[in-house]
Amino acid sequence: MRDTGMGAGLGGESLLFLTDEQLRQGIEAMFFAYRGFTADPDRILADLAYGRAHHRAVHFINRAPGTTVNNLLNILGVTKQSLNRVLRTLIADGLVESRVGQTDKRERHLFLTDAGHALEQKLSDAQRARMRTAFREAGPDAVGGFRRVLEAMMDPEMRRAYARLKENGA
Amino acid sequence: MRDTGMGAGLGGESLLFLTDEQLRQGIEAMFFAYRGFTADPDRILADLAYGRAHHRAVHFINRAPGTTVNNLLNILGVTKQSLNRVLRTLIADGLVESRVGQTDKRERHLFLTDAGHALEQKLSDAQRARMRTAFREAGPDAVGGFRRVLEAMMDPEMRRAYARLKENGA
DNA sequence: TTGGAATGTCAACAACACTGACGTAAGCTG
DNA sequence: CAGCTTACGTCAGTGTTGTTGACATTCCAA
Repeated sequence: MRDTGMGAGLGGESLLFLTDEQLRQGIEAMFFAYRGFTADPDRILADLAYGRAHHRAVHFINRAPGTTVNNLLNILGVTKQSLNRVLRTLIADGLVESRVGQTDKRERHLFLTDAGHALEQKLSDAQRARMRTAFREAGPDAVGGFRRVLEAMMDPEMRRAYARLKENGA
Repeated sequence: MRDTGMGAGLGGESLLFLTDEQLRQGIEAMFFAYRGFTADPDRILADLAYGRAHHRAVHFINRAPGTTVNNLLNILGVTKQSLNRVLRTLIADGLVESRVGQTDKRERHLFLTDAGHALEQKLSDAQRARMRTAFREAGPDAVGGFRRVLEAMMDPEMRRAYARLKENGA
């Protein structure tokens, strides 16, 4: 099982980034960075009796306005019961609006209200500020590499969802 | 609050990576990639009645054998009570050994047993396999950028912890 | 030696994920 | 139209993982 990444007589130098140690460092970098990534929104949410799940819902509803519950379910990768608990509070608090579908009345289309947009702004401002600082510190070339590795790390289904959202926003 | 990243008369081309849209894509990339990052270990852990917290504990005990509970606490960023619950089950199941400190008897030094090492191997094999594929797909230059951006995204304290672990393993 | 600080443990609770079961409304198909 | 499926919501129960509060032990320093 142990694979040092130095297979098949290839020189070690060019494949140094595939050694177990390098891979472990990549794993730890993901762990620590994700903590930083969520730290700022978490602080804001803690004051509002909301959690990370609310943030995710608000983020993707803002990103794809009018999305259906089912679609959101697939993006977030949770059960409908779990999502429903979150949506219920967001709708009750007037941050999200749920409209019955025009063509298919079984569907519910989700939109942010003005208050919802305000929260989304607040959360994403904080998160983008950190991302901006990190991008600026690392430089444009690094950002390209960052994105390529992350894309390669996604499950294929999530890569498609990610690509769809990219087109959406571009 | 809205910052397009096109400040101070600088040309837009070189700072394209700092537009709000680019930052949003970075945020979403982190979200989807982290899901992939944890997916494989999660599947293994589900069969064992363990969770992600157990994985993290086992990972860092393996990485820094003999570490104290307090030290592990700082790395993981959770309360000692939360960590303790996890450690208790790992010790009860014979995966982790807790030795009273020699000089300071208040401290507990943590080590993986053989069974603990076996689980660690199994989990990290899966996670490294995904990381290896992603690294190989993206190429060495991308990996450097990936690491630089992630490091810049960490809280300073975590960046120090990360650097310490790097030296440890190198 | 006494009191405070550090380390770790036990208990109770909250957030958020899960499964399973059920109900309703709407669309689709033979 | 009848019957099956889909989309959504909900109730109930469970598990992991985080939290705070209270407490025991140990070390150290006034």
